[in-house]
Amino acid sequence: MYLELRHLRTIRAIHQAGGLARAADMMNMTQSALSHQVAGLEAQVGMELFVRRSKPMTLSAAGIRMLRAADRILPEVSALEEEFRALQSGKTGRLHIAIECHACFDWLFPVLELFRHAWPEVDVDIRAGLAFDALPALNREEVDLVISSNPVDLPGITFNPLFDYHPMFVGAAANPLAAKSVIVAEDFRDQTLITYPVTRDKLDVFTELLTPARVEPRAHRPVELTAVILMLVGSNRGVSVLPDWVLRDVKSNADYITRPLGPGTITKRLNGATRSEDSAKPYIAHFLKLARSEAVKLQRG
Amino acid sequence: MYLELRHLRTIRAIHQAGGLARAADMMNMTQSALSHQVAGLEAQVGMELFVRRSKPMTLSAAGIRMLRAADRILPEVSALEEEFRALQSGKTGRLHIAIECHACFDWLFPVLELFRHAWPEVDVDIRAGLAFDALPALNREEVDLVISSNPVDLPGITFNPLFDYHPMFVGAAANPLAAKSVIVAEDFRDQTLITYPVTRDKLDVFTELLTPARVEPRAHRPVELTAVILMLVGSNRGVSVLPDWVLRDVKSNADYITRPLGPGTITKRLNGATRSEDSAKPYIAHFLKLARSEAVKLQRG
DNA sequence: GTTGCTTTGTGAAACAAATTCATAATATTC
DNA sequence: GAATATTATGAATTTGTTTCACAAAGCAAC
Repeated sequence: MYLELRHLRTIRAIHQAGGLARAADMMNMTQSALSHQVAGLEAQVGMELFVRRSKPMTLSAAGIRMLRAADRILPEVSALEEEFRALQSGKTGRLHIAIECHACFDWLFPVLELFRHAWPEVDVDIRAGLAFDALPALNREEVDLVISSNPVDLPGITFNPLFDYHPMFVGAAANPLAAKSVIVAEDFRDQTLITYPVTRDKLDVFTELLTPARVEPRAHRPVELTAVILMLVGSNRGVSVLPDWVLRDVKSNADYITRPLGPGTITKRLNGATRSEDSAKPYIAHFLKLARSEAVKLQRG
Repeated sequence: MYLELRHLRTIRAIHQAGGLARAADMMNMTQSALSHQVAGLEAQVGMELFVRRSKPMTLSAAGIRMLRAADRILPEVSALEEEFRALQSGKTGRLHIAIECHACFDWLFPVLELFRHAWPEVDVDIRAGLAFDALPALNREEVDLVISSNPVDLPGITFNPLFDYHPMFVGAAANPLAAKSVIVAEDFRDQTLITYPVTRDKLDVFTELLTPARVEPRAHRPVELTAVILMLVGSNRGVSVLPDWVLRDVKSNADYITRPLGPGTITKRLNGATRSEDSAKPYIAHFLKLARSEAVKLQRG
C-alpha cells in the first residue's frame, strides 16, 4: 500500500464538496481525473472508500476512517508549508551562536534579549566554542554565527566587524604594578597570570604581548568564570588581562587597579562570522546591528 | 509549494541512512533518482535542505525542520496504512446495528457484550430504527446490520435468519381472558392494547392477527419501554403481545398470565439483514452465529 | 414510465513526472 | 595524489496522471 498526500487531499475534497464533480472543480481538475484517482486509491487499499449506490457519492465506513486521518494529517502538512514560507520570507530561521571569546557572554546576553523580542520566531541558542573548532562548525551548518576576534580568510565565510576593544591589565590595588601607568610584557615575569581555560592562541595577552616578547609569566592559572577571575585578582592571588568592557564596573572599585597595556595601544576587533550567503538574511543583519550598538553602549557604561 | 509524502520519506531516509547513496539503496531506487528528487524538493521550498560542503551530505537547519515534521507525520500515515491492512484482513471494521424490533434490546445486549470481547477492534453501535427506514440506511452504508422480522426481497441485501419466536399474549392474572387457553383476534375488541410506538406494519399483533381479522381493539396505547409495558399490564391497565423470550421471567409471576395466540401457532422469524457483500466478513458472520446461539439460550431460560 | 438533468465510470491518447542510465564532478581517505 | 566513495547532471525511458470523448447510471419532475 503506497499512500500519498494527494490521496488524502482528494478524500477530503470530495467530502467537503459533496461529490466527485464539485471536488474536481475545487481542485482544478477534470471529474474524470478524480474518478481515475479514486479508483486507483481504492485498488491500493483494497476496498471501496465511497458508496456509489446513492448518486452524489458519499464516504463509506472505511472512507470515513481515511477522512479522519486526513483531517489529522493535512493540517500538519499545511503547518509545515507555512513554516517554510516563513523561512523563505526570512521572518523565521535559526541563530545558533558559538563564542570563542569567553568574556563575550557579558554583552551577548543583553543583545540576545533584545533580539528574541524582535524576532520571536527565530530559534536562538549559544554554545561556548571551547571544546570544538567553531569555524568548521559554521561550514557544516552546526552553528550560524561565530563571535571571534581572529578573522581568517576562508571561502564562504564572512567576518562582519562588530566593535573594537582594548585588552586591559587588571590587578589588586595592593600589587606593586599599581605604581606603573602602563603595563608591558616584562612586568608579567614575576606575576601569576589568570586566564580563561583556552589555548594561548585565543588569549589576547599571549597573542598580542607575551608571545611576541617571549615572556613567560611566573605561573599561569586557568579559571572558567569571569567573576571568579576578578575575585582572585581582587585578593591579589594573580593578575589578568580582560577586555575593557568587562572591567567597566571594576574601574571604580578601590580594591582594583586597571592599566593599559603597552608599549603602544593594543586594539582588537570583534567579528561576527557567518556563512556568506547568510549575511543578507534580515534577522542575521539585524542581530549584527544590535550587537554593534549595544556593545558600544556597554563600553560607555 | 506542493509537498508529497514521497518528499518526507526521502528526507527521513537520507537522514537515517546517512547519505544519499545509502538512502537510495534503502528505498530501492537509484542514487540518481534521489538526487533529482531532492533537487526538485529544494526548488519547491526555495532553499537548500542539505549541506553539500561536507561529503556524506547532511541536513541543513531548514532540512532538520522538515525532518521533525516528517517524524511527526509519517508515523500517522503508517498507522493509517496499518488500520487499512487490519480492515482488509477483516480483524477490524464497523458494526452499526439498527433494530426495527424494539424488544430486541433484551437479547441483543448480552450478544454485543460477548461480541465486543471477541472483536475489540470493531466499532460497535446500536440505533433504534424507529425514526428512520432501516433498510435504505443499510444501502447507504449508514448502518451495517438491521434486525428485522419482515424479510423483503431487495437486490444487494441478504436476510440472514437468526431464530424463530412466538408472539404471545400477556395480561394481568385478574383479566377475564385468563380463563381462555388460546387468545384469538376477537378477544381484543374490549381490551386496551399496549404496543411499542411504531407503525402497525411493524407490530406482530396487527400484521399476524388483528389486521387480517379486521379487528380493532377498544383502545391502543403506545409505550416505549418493555418494563413499562409489563408494569401497565401487571396492573391490568391493558394487555399486550410480546415475543416469548421477553415473557420468560413473567411466566413464573403470579400477577401475569401468558397465552399463545390462535387459532394455529403463530411463528415469526427474526433476521439480521446485511449488505450481501458483507455476509462473508468474518466479524459479521461471527456476530450472526453468536446471535443465533445466545438467543436460543435466552429462550430456554 | 419516460424525459431531461446531473453525476460517475471507462478506455485511448496526450501529457507530465519520476526514474534510470551513463558519466561527470567533487569530496574523502590512505 | 591515487584510489575510493559520494553526489550531480542531462538525455532517454518508463511510469503515472490527466484529459478527451462518450457511456452508463442515478435522480427528479412530469
